[in-house]
Amino acid sequence: MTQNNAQDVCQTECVHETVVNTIKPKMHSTELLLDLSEIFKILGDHTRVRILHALSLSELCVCDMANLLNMSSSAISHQLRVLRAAKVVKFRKDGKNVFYSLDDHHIFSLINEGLAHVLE
Amino acid sequence: MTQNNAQDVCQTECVHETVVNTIKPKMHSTELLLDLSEIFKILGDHTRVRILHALSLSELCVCDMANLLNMSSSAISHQLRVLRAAKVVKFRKDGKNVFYSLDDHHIFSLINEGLAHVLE
DNA sequence: CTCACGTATGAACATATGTTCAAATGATAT
DNA sequence: ATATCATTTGAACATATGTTCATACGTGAG
Repeated sequence: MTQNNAQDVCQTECVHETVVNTIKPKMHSTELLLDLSEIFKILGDHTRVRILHALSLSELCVCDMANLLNMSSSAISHQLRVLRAAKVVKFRKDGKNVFYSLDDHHIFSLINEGLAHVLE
Repeated sequence: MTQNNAQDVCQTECVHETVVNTIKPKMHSTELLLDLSEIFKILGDHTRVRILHALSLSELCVCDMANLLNMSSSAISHQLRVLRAAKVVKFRKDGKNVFYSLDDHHIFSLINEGLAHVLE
């Protein structure tokens, strides 16, 4: 077995056991961190961030967003599907229109926290 | 011109002009929101989130992280490159080892804000 | 019912992304 | 200098992702 795999890479040589052993029990589960990365992945798209930022200012229908972002309704709708699946936005139907709004105050906080970072 | 493009999708029909005109001047620039999405994109990866979470607990060398995450040093190093480019982590060299740590308190806040969301 | 329109969906496409393997650095010790 | 080890890098690969186009769905008006 000459090739490295995840198990035997410098496990006995360079690992600082004291630190690693202290941290290991403090770390959140892999599953939880996977969920965390999924949330960030949802926010990690130019179009979706713009949609969410717009929705943080007001409830909007698909057409309004298409107009605000200067994109096709189809492109907007595809992204709204992703945001719906992630329970980041909610919607109500009114005749032919579907009005979207933010469903989660945490997302609002994340967007604003991120904005503070970028604006600095 | 029969096909839709971004300009002429339901601009005169369904747009709620009052709302849209109120929001438009309040929206951050497309460029700023692009930067914002880039930050979230950095955090939107399973491996990188795990690295950052570990680093939020202690300074670590590549080998420690490979051990903690049960991955190859190469895979870790590739992701650290991304994190370095985004100025999310900083590093110091000590002999053969390279110790990484978080470089940005905003990232720490974002990770924890996100965790609060996921833990709820 | 039929039409128009707002919205949603599916397929296709190009592009981006993460991991692996192999090889190359850079530093320490002998 | 040579060997060894931690880290980095490059190429290749498979997979995921976002947009466009065409089409379908669902509602309200005539």
